[in-house]
Amino acid sequence: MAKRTKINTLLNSPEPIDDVLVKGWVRTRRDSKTFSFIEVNDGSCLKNIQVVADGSLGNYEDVKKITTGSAVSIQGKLVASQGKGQHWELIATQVNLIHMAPEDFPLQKKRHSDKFLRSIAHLRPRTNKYGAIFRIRSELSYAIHHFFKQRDFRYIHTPIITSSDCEGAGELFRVTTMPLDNLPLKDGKPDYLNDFFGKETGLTVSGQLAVEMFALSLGDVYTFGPTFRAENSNTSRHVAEFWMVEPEMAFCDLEGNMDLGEEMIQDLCGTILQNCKEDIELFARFVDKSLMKTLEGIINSSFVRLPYLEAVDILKHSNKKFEFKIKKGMDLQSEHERYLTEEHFKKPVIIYDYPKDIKAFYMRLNDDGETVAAMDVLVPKIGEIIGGSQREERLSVLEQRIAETALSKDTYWWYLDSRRFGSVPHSGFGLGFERLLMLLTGVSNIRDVIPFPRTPNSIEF
RNA sequence: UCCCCAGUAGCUCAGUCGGCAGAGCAGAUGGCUGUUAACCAUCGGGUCCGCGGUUCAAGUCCGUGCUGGGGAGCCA
Repeated sequence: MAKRTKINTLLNSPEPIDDVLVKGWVRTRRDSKTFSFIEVNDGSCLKNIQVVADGSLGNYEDVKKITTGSAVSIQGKLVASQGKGQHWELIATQVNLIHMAPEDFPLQKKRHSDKFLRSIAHLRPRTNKYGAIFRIRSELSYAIHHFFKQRDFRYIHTPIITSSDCEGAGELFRVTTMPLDNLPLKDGKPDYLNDFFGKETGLTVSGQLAVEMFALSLGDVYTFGPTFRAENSNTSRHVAEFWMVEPEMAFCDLEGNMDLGEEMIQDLCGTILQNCKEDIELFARFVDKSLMKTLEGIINSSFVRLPYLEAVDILKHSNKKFEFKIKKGMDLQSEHERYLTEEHFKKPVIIYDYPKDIKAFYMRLNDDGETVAAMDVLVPKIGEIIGGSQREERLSVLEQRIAETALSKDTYWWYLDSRRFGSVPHSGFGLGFERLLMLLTGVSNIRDVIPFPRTPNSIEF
């Protein structure tokens, strides 16, 4: 018996093959009087293979009953198709039903709403669109590692469980082994001395502080893994569990940081456009008609780099009416970011040198004493896709900033240590993996680019 | 958490001024000589999101709850 061959291999075959074995799921069946066409998909590519099942097959009566969603194993000949829609087709010599899907199989051979598919997230990767999304997601993960490998970056596995909110980026999911229905208390508060780690702990909100320690030893490094934010965010751009790519570079200033962010987005867009051509075309046709133009624009022209103060100036002098009037010193609102990247420049924009009061303590204070060496990369439709900075490498300035923000110096003793021993300028950023996927596919809801999305009040799967 | 919108057959949706609950797809059955989300015919299929109210009469109007979505804030 022939070994199973995947459909993408067959469809790319340079010549007919006498005996092949295909296994997959039936997308649709079309009957004629004396034979049937069966469209089979095995997830290896977007396209199905067309199987011709002739009436002379011993079990043809059963073949005619095969439903959409059923699993089949088919042996046959790969031959040039007589029909117009495909180069190759499979003339079946044997059709075996592995498992019959009953009539209540929810996926039909037509388009479903994303809303409905979200309610059957366990089955949605069997559709064309979601199959494509998750093939691209896989390819993008690989491309990220490849990008860094080419540039001699080391991959660091930063911890998932962390002690306290020392990363300073949003609400923490608690990690504890203490019985919640009988919490050991001390002075009315949970007694974490009795907890597993003897300390208050949570899931990571960023690997940055940890990965900085490795930049200051291995040079250029990155971490790429799951990140958790217990924010009660209900938007199309937020989930409670997402993946983040965080490079960190020693001996690197803000400009080098911006260079890497820009180069990375351009490189990854180019790689996916090349390696996932067929899947991307599906999105360009059915999801976002302007996708190709957007992606080509990103790849072929450099990003705008704009100091925060100039951004404020542009917004002030625009004729656009904003809900929130722009003022120097305030953080840019969504509508401001969207105006800059979607209307004014119509391309990705990097805004840098933000007022220190609206940014984190670890960002390097500029010489003006007012701004910090922070940068955000904004892209059309999504907004912020990268947030990063040059880090404060001067111990005294860092201690001062920690004091100003009412954080505890003791918690950060090890972080501060890195500034005591061979401290050097260094920079890094966080890139939202799912947001990059949204940019690449034109998918407008982040819940649709992650296998099983976690959002407030929603964790069915 | 706040503002706005939606919820009708398994799915996508229509339902006019408050007056008998509809179509396409899917399913079942039959037909059709190569189809391309095949096509043609017939049949089965409803807690109109829940609760309360107005009315002779509510899918439709009002109140409320739930669920989902869009926007805001937070950010990746």
